Amino acid sequence: MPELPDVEKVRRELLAWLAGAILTDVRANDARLVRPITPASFARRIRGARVVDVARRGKWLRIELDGGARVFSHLGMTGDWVARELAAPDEPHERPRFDAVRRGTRRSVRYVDARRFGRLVAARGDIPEWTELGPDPLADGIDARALGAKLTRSARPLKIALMDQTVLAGVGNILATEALFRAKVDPRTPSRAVSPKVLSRVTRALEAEISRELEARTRCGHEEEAPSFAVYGRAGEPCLTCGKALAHVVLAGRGTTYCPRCQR
DNA sequence: CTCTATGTTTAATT
DNA sequence: GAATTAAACATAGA
Repeated sequence: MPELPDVEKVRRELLAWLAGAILTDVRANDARLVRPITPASFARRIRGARVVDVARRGKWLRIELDGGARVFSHLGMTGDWVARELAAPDEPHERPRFDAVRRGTRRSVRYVDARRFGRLVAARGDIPEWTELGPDPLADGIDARALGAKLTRSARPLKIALMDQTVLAGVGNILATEALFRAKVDPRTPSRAVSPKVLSRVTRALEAEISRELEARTRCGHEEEAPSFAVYGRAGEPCLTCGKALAHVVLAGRGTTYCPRCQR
């Protein structure tokens, strides 16, 4: 579920559900998710506070509370936030949840995560995972010159460099795969071999792909629309541009699909 | 049963 | 040391 467009959609939902609300109860019954502190300690730090804002940087969410506390949320591979009616007091709370009340309206906002690769962090300042992120392509735009400077420092494949969260925050396997197809650039190209011309194509492709995916998730409000991809998940199938079978390689442990004819 | 999966951190290797 | 890659994490679905 989570790359920049997915996380941005979750941010907007959380904002709508929680802005101005008071966290009347917090349950975080998942030691793995809140490690290294305990669920009880996590709940103690934020229970009773009022939600002021929900921010996003890359794939990280930051729920800001009055009094200075902050909750950071990373969705890992399968994490998501969902809204439910407030549970009955005796309902088992197998999943982390924030029970919130605002102007008499009660809501329970819950974190679900099948694989539990995600994390919840309660802190008072910003955490290193947040401050060490590179520029966010949606919030900050992509500065082609700054990006180029970072790319020249490494020989690793371009796709892997784009997924480095200190290079650009929020670009994951799908965005990188789709953007490189859109830019007609081989994902294996050594990062430092990228010319200014190619760099500008990649920059525009990333921006276009981010807005396309964000739009697909925002359209029709609540209606879940599975975004379709030109190459991701289509290995062996014909390229939509030239018809040649799409190739699949593994780069730094991540599956990578590309068109051997169009992307050079 | 085997393989793969939208991510990150840590260990191992070059 | 620095750069890069593999392994590990836990679960669902094809």
